[in-house]
Amino acid sequence: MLDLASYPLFADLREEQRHQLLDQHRVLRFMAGRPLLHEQDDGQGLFLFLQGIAKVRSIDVEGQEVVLSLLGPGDLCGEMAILQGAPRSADVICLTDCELVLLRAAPFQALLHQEPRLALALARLEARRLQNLNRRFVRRESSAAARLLQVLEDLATRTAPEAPPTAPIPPLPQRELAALSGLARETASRTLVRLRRQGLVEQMPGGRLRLVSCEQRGGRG
Amino acid sequence: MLDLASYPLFADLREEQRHQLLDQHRVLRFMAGRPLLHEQDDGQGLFLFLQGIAKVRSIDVEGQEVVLSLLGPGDLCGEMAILQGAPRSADVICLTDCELVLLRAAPFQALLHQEPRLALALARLEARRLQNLNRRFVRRESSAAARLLQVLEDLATRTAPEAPPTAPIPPLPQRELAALSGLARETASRTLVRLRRQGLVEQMPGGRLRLVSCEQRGGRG
DNA sequence: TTACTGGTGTGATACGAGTCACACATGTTC
DNA sequence: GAACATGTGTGACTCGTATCACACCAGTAA
Repeated sequence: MLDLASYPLFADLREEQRHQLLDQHRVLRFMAGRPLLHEQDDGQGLFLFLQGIAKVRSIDVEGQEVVLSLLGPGDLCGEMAILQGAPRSADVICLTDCELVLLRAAPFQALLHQEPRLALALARLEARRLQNLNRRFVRRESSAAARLLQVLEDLATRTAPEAPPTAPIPPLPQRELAALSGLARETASRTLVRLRRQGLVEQMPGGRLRLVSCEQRGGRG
Repeated sequence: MLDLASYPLFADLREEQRHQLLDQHRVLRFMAGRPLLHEQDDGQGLFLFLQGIAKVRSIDVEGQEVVLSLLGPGDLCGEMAILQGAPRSADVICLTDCELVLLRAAPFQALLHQEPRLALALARLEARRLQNLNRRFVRRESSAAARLLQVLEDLATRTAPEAPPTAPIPPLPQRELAALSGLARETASRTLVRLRRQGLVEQMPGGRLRLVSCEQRGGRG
């Protein structure tokens, strides 16, 4: 049985409130490559990730994909539309097969207006995301290698939240890794070759990558 | 007399609650160039901007300044530390002379745990910031011109929140504009010359800049 | 077998921003 | 006046990444 208590966002709530949020919930599965939401969607509903990784992305004026963040187990998605009453502002696309819970917007919204704990937990969640993005911003100007390493680390921790960032990473084509780090596919290829030669990244059976050392990340290495 | 009712964050509260937040508040003034907070500060207190613009910045591994966002009238600052219970994560430095209110952390924190409206308003604030940063991320990869134009627009709207983005911008040295847009000073100079020649930016008396047209921003113009 | 597909490595080249260097204009202080 | 600091424009060059082009290697279908 699904238990929201193990998710930080809902941990402070009373059992009965968590039950209320699960009213008419559905567990959904999406295949890798499938979109969860579309820009300009109406935003009726809230996704909680159980398994898998997805990317949050937007398309810039030149039609280029820009990846804003990654979502993994325990992450929430779709709460922006509920907070702002505005339509979705980005696409979410599964990178691996995903399993998630669709919560209805109505009970969530109702509880948000009654229970300070939920609103506060949500504010904390948004604040943490903001800090993550800030950190990413600080590192953003750095070299292709640093950007790629950061994406790999991010993928590793999203895949296995509690494991060290040297956990193996699900196999993704270079095209995808390039999009995630904002590089050209060819640059990603060249950079990966260099990182492997430097022993910073390891090729595992099945084409999976693994970070070896966590030192000197963020620099112009 | 200071009235919090005109600020969206506090508009939903009851009069008595707003009064509670103002307990022992102080109105402070800072000169341009002065820091409000330092990284690793203890975070006792909350700033509400009345007048002026400030930059939120961090220093990257190479000692370079990275500007994360701008703050202007009506903006809140220091709420991250209160939400997370963590020390401040960035510096805030005044770009122009600033006038702001220092609210005590204790009553704010107390009200946050009682009143869903405040917690919800804060969650909305954080969500909006996240969206702004996302938008900035999308445009970030673009040319020097696009980045500079975006900074100018941001400065204009922070200076006069309700005015159109073609409002005049307070005079800042090129060094500062460059830092805000993440460019080299020389590049900012060259880019400004080009933008003036293209008629996109206007030089006003006193060295103030003004955006002329708002079209084709974000492109590789 | 051939043909086709998708993923990968890698050379040649283009281009944009950073860097270094310097000229020129202000303003201030002595 | 001279000396100096600060802000601005601009040329020459470097360097990193994007882009274009192509080769190579699966796997699969005809």
